[in-house]
Order: sequence, then structure tokens, then C-alpha cells
Amino acid sequence: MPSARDRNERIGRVTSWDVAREAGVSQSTVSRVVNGDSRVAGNTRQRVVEQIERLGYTPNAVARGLVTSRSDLVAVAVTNVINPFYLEFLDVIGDRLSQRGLQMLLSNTGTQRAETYIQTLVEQRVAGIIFTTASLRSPVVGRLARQRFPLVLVNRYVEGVSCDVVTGDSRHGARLAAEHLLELGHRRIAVIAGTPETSTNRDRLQGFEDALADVGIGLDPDFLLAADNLYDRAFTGVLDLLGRRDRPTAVFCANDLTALAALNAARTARVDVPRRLSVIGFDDIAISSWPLIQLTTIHVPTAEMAQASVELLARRIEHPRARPRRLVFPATLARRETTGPAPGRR
Amino acid sequence: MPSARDRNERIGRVTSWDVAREAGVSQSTVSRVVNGDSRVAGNTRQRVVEQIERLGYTPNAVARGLVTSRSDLVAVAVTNVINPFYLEFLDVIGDRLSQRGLQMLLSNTGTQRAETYIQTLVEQRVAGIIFTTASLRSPVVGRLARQRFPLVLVNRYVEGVSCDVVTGDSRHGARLAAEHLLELGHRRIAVIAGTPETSTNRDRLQGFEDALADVGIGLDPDFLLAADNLYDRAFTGVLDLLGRRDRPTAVFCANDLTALAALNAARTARVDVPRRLSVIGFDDIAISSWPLIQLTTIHVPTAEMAQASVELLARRIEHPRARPRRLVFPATLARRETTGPAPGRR
DNA sequence: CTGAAAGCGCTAACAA
DNA sequence: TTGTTAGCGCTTTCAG
Repeated sequence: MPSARDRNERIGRVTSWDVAREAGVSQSTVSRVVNGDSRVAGNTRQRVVEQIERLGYTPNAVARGLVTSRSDLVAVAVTNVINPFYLEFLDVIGDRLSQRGLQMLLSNTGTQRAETYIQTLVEQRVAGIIFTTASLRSPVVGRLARQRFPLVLVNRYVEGVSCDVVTGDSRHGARLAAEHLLELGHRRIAVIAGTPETSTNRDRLQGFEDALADVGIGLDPDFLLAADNLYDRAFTGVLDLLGRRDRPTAVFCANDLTALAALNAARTARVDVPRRLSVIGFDDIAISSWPLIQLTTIHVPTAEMAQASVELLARRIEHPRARPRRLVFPATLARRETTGPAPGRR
Repeated sequence: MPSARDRNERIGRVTSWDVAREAGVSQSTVSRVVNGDSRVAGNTRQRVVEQIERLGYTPNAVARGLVTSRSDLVAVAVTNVINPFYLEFLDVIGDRLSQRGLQMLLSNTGTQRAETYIQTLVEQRVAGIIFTTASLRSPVVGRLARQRFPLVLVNRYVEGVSCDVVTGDSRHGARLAAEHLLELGHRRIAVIAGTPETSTNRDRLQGFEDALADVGIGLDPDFLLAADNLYDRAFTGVLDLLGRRDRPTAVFCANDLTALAALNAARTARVDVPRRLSVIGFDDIAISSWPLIQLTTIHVPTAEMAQASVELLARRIEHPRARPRRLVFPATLARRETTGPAPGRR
């Protein structure tokens, strides 16, 4: 038979009933005190608080959630945390959420089992989900949207799904990158593409190709690498590229992580950047502007986007039927030191 | 009056009762099917499954949690996600947790409001907490440990609190760093210390000082910077250091993030590394071994530690009264290119 | 193999 | 101001 002391020892064993009994009040009074209900007499509150402390009572948010059918958990779905780009996102998102009394539930879905993860989140009855990861062909996003589950897509959208979306202007950003390289005289340009399943990567690729096409240049299929946003893939890919007789003079990377991989590959192959090879990225993560790196890249206002996504979600949670909004943030060229004139040109 | 179609439209509006009614069975039968209870007749199960699909029923984990008083949420408390070191941790931890059917609830507590955060987690009745952040003077950790709440401290411990702990060998690692610099002939050595409130940082500082003391060298207070693990603080601090007449010939940073800041500061100040300044870090995060960086540092087996922490936590959840374990992982010198002989020496 | 019934710990009317 | 009561949606005996 457990003594009072025993109960005291285990969190979750003390309920509001225990507190009520000890304080000589009803359980609802305890509930009121816990929730800061003003219409509780000062001395009653006093007694209750005392017992809460004494017994080490911690309210059970699960039970509360069951009855209120509200939750302060917001899930943030990310494909691979290891990408520093997401990191900067997470930092802001977590911060903004907690400002609104919400907690961030991070789901690092490894691309694959996304469906299962999402299922778990929905079962958890999270207040909403911020997707930074929605694969284009994933049906789950559409289903959730149709069910009016609060969700916002960050940094990518899903064709034919009507929901809140926050993105950077990938197409235009990619065009800026292309024009920059073109202006420097580059013609033999390799592209390290992200995973084709996300709108962001497709748009970046498309925008780049379009800009090249405008001046009558086609993309050499041999120069198109699918690195799927992975550092290692990009590193070995670029290394291989640099080993060829007819190597490119410039490489456009669909994101900074792979651009950094390209830089490292060039260093490994002793290919001087930017004199022998120009490298341009996309995202402008913090590392890129380090004095040691100075990566030329397409800047996207990460913090603003993260902030906007939280705001959209909060709005959506309050007004499930509000008209979906689509925010597109401008992309700009951050010209730094990894791009230069094509070799043999002036 | 909501029609069946309306209900269908909102997740969480369909309960196991609805499914039961439509399938012509009892609610408990639905529960059994959902939980894969084997003793349900094939055709009954069939009917139930059909209705689950048709109605778009999603079991409510909150209600389940209330009755089972179990949860598959494990909180991971982190001081600042923005530190890439944590990133690598998180990646492994998230992965390992999900292998065990657990979800990672990431809490990015900004050092300050840790108490409040933890409180929320406990109210959420998470299955356990992995702390990578426990401030030494934080009483909450001790309280939780006493209450036998499943928790493991990673990368730092708390004096006088008995619970599972996973750390690297900070003292010895710091000693290795000191010996390395000493061997290279450095005597004027600056130290960028982390926040003094964590055991890890204190041990690293202590270990370094001890090693210097062994050869009769004291740490110049002017050369001791408190960067609190923050990039910006370290950057400006080192910049300042390098501007002095009597600048150090080497700098030991309590973690790689600040070491990278030091490297960047040196680059900014046009101080050649390692010819004019040697830099050594601690942690050996992925970036440090990039060809572009090649930071000499103290390697700590991050992945193994992350993995171990999940294992300890899982064990603790199953056996709350098991004897606490303390795992110390060896630290080794990763000698790369940011350290060299002291100027004026050979 | 299936159903009835008793809660899990809490909130939120409704009474008093 | 306080107490009583009825659930929230589910799991889990206990009968049948």
C-alpha cells in the first residue's frame, strides 16, 4: 500500500483530487486555481497552492487536452535536420511559437517514412503542422488540407493543394544566379540539383534553365547532377566533374549545403575558386557569409519566412476556414568571392 | 446539425464510437482492431477497417495516453539549436528514438526560461527528457531526478544529482589540447571559455589550466574570454585580442563553434593561421573537418554519445529504479591544419 | 470472439 | 465563491 510519501515521489501520481482532499476543497476549485480563475477566494487559493507545492502536484496536460480538445504542440516536419538551412529556420520558428505559448514538436522525417510520421502527429492531435518537407507526390498533405487540418507549407508548395504557403522566389532567384554567371562569361555551367520532388528544387532548376535558354544555351545533361540536397553526394559529384577533361567553369548549386560541398571538393581537387571555378549557391545560410567562406549565393530572407509561417499557422488555427494565403519572399543576389570571370576571359 | 459528411471533414471529429456504429460492432471491438488485438474475427475486423477508411478515422493518442498513462514523446532539451554541435546530436537522437517508436519533442530553451519549459514537458507527461542543457545551478534537474522522472544528462552533469549521464572526457580532452599547444612552443595562449555554468565548460577550462600549471604556466586573465558558446561573442572577442600589442600566439576554444568564430576573426584581421596564430577547438563537429576549414580540435564521439543517451533513457523508462549510470567517452586529438609552431620558434 | 462498464485526470456548465 | 455533475475518447477488465 503506497504511502503519501511514495506518491509524492512519482510525478503524475498526484492528481488534482489528492490536492483537493488535502486542502479540504473540491477538485474543481483546484482546477480553478491551477488555471488562474479569478473567482477563488484569497485564502482558499492560498491553501490549495500550499498543497500543490507540498504534494508536488503537476497538472496533467494530456487530460486537459482530452477535455478541451486543444493542444499547444505544433509539429515542424523537416527532412534532414543536418541541413544548416533548416537549423536557422527552426531557431526562429521555435522562438516565435513559444512567444505564442506553443511548443515545437520537431519531426525529423527521413524523407521516406513521412506518411507514418504525419500520422503520428495527427494522432497526437497537435494544433498544427509546419511542413518544410512536403514531397510533391505525397498525398498526405492534400488529405490534411482537405480536412482543414491547420498546416502551412514552408519553402515548398504542393501542386493542386490549397493551403497556406510560404516560399522564396525560387524561379527568379535561379534566374539571378544564371544571369550573374552569364555576365561573368561562363558558358560551361554545371548544376547540382536538389531532390526533384520538391517544388523549390524544381523551380530553381527550371528558373536556371530558362535563363540559360533565353540566351540560347542549353543545359548539358552531363553537367546536371542530382545531389538530393545531400552534402556527400554533391561532394563526390563535383569531385568527379572536376576530374573530367572538359570540366565546367562554373557550378550552380540548388542550395548552400551542396555549394559548400562543391567548394570543399574544389579545394580537395586543388582547383582554385573562383579563378578556375565559380561556385554559386542558394539560401544564404549563416556559414556562407563567414569570412572563411564568402560564398556567392542567392539570399532568401529565412528569418522572415520562418516568422511568417508561424503567423500563418496561428491564423489558420484560429480561423480554419480562412482563405489560404501564399507568401512569396524575394530572392536577391549576394555577390561574394566564389564567383569570378570565366577562365580565359579578360 | 452536422451531417456525417461534415464530421468526415474535420480530423478528430470521428471517434471510435462512430466507427463502431457504422460497422455495427461495439466500440471496444474497434479499439481492439486499432490496436491489432489478435482475437477479432477476420470478417469483423474487415468491416471495422472498411469503416475506419471510409470515415477517415484517426485514433486519438491523447485519450489513449490518458488511460494508459504512457506517452511516446521524448523531450530533448537544447540551449541553442543554432550550435551545429547539437545538430549532429539531434540527428542521431531523433533517429534512434524513432527506431524505438518514440518521437522527439525538441525544446529549444534559450538558457533562461528552462524551468518553464521543463514544467511544460512534465505536464505533457513525456516519457522522458534528454538534457543537453542542464545549467549547473538549475534545481529542476535535481527535483526531477528525485522524483524518478526518466531523464538523462548529455554532455554535462549536475553536481550532487544522481541520474544517468553521458559525457565526453572534457578534462582529459582539454589537457590534450594544452599539451599539443605546449609542444608546439606556445606560451602566450588565450582561452575562449564556454558558459561557466555547465560542467562541460568548467571541466574543459579546468583541464586546460591544470595542464598549463603542470609546466609552470599560469593563465593570463587578460587572455581569458567568456564567450558563452556564442559565435558572435567569440568573433568579436578574438578580433579584439588580435588587435592588442601583445597578442597571443594560440587560442584554445572550449567548443568548435567558437573556434570557427576565432578562425573567421583571424581571417578578418588578416592574421595568418597557423603561422601567426594557432587555433584549437573542442567537439569535432562535421564542419571542422571540411577541406576548407581543417580545424585542429578535440574529437568527441558525438554519434556514439547520442546513441548511448537514448539507450540509457530507454532503460530508465523501463526500470525507473535502476542504478544510475555514468558513461564517459574518450576525447582524442584531431590534429589538422589550424595549429602550428609558435612564431619565432624553429 | 464480442460487448458492457468502469474509469484515466481534467474542464466547464450548472447549481447552490 | 464553491461544489456537483457530466463528459472528453480511449483501454481494459470482466462477463457472456
